[in-house]
Amino acid sequence: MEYTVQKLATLAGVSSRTLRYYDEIGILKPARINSSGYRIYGQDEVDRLQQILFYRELGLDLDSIKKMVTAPYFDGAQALKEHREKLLEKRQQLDALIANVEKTIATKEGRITMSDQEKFEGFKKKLVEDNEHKYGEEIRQKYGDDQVDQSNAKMMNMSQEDYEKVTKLANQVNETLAEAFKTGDPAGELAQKAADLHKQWLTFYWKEYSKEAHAGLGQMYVDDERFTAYYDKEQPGTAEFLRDAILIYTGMKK
Amino acid sequence: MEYTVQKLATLAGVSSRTLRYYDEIGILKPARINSSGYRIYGQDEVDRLQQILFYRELGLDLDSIKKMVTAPYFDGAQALKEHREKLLEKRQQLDALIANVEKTIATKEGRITMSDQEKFEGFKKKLVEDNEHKYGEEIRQKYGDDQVDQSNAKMMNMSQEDYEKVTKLANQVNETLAEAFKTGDPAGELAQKAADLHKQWLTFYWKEYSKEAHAGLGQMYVDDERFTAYYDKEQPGTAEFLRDAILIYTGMKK
DNA sequence: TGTTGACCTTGACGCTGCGTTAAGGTGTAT
DNA sequence: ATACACCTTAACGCAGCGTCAAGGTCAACA
Repeated sequence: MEYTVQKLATLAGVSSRTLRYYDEIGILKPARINSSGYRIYGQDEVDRLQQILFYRELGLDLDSIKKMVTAPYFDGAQALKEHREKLLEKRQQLDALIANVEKTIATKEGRITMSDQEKFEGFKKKLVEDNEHKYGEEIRQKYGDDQVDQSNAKMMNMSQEDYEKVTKLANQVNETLAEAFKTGDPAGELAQKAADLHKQWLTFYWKEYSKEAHAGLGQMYVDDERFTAYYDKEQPGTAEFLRDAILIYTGMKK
Repeated sequence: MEYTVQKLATLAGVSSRTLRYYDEIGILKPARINSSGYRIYGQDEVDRLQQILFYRELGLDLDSIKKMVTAPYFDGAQALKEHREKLLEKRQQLDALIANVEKTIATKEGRITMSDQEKFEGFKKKLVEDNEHKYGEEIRQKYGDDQVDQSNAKMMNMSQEDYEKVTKLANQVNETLAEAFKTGDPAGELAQKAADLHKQWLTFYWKEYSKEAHAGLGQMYVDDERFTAYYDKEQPGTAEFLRDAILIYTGMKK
């Protein structure tokens, strides 16, 4: 029995375009081409197509499928295991996503006090904090602590009350820092107050506080342009000023 | 504070291409364009970008995000709920996929007796059966039974032994049918044997057997070109012949 | 002042797996 | 002869950018 594209497509439950595409990418070529240029498929091609569709249903990409059905000694089981790993990872991400979406819905519906403005002010800070987490890798290596890991978990469990506290604290840091910057003296009263507020803010995210880590973070504000850009937003030089204030506050410099 | 693309990109942790794309699709336009054609972003754009990135992290597509951040009274919670539904559906599919992949890995590793050839002969039949399940909808409506649902579950639980039995049976159906077809007599001994084998084969998939459903399936073999193509593969007219044999076998016609 | 080198611009292709016209040839039944 | 169903290649479109390419701009350094 021989088939034209449409016949085979109908038999297998795919579109004729799909078969042409499979021909194009060389995953399933017709047995022969007749005098009018029509694709003619035979039994072998039917069988091969079943294999292809089977693997496709498992979510494998066509490139992998090609290897599986083409290379005679290809390790299919291995490929499937790798595929499974990818799927499992996907599911993890999906689960995390769903949890986040649900949290956001709850926030949108339940909490009355947070205006959009406030909320996104919070998120903006969260982004910077995320950067800190990302770059916290360095801190972790320097101080051998797991406080960076902890900060994530801690933030996730923050109550609405805590959230407001930390937001307020962050604002105070910024305000005090802006005032202090005008004095130009990182050892001055205002600057030291800013450093203290910064420490308080930090303790919301870090499980344990250490002077070394605090000072390290201050240095990072200067070294990493992401932080620099954030702190220098209003007044260029603020990041450096904050670092100096922290160095003095922690007693690492006087 | 003002930002060029790169600055904002670095601050937010995205690429400059992304910002240009967001400008292009109108989801985030720069505050102004300077005399050299450079994009200049201000504080408002930073804020807006944070919103966009937040929703993006939740897996929303940019079009939805655009609505959320553009339309002031857009029902964001509703959009998120719909999004959640989609995510949950995705997870279901993913779970099913993973189960299938694992089953296949187990088959590939554990079963020694099935050559690739045999295995995929099996899958080929499975595909046809799948079609039957799909089109079984009609049968269900006609005979008000839930046997179609059951067949799926039943097949999933088939043991390796059953699997071999049913494969063998399917071959016998085909062979006997091919022989019977040559006699040209659907009431003849061979044709009736084929119908009986077909019934036995069916009972592997259907929880309960009924003459009406059996005859209905026979008719479908003729009406639906997918089945027709499958049964007419070797000898055109076989589907019709099988239907007639079943009609006689079930006593619906004599 | 000329020249790097790091930025910026628009334009356009590539990726995945096809769906979907479009423009035109073929096969067959009436 | 005509209609109609089928076949062909070629090409764009989809989402969200990554990645050249070709060329203008800007600050710093010799």
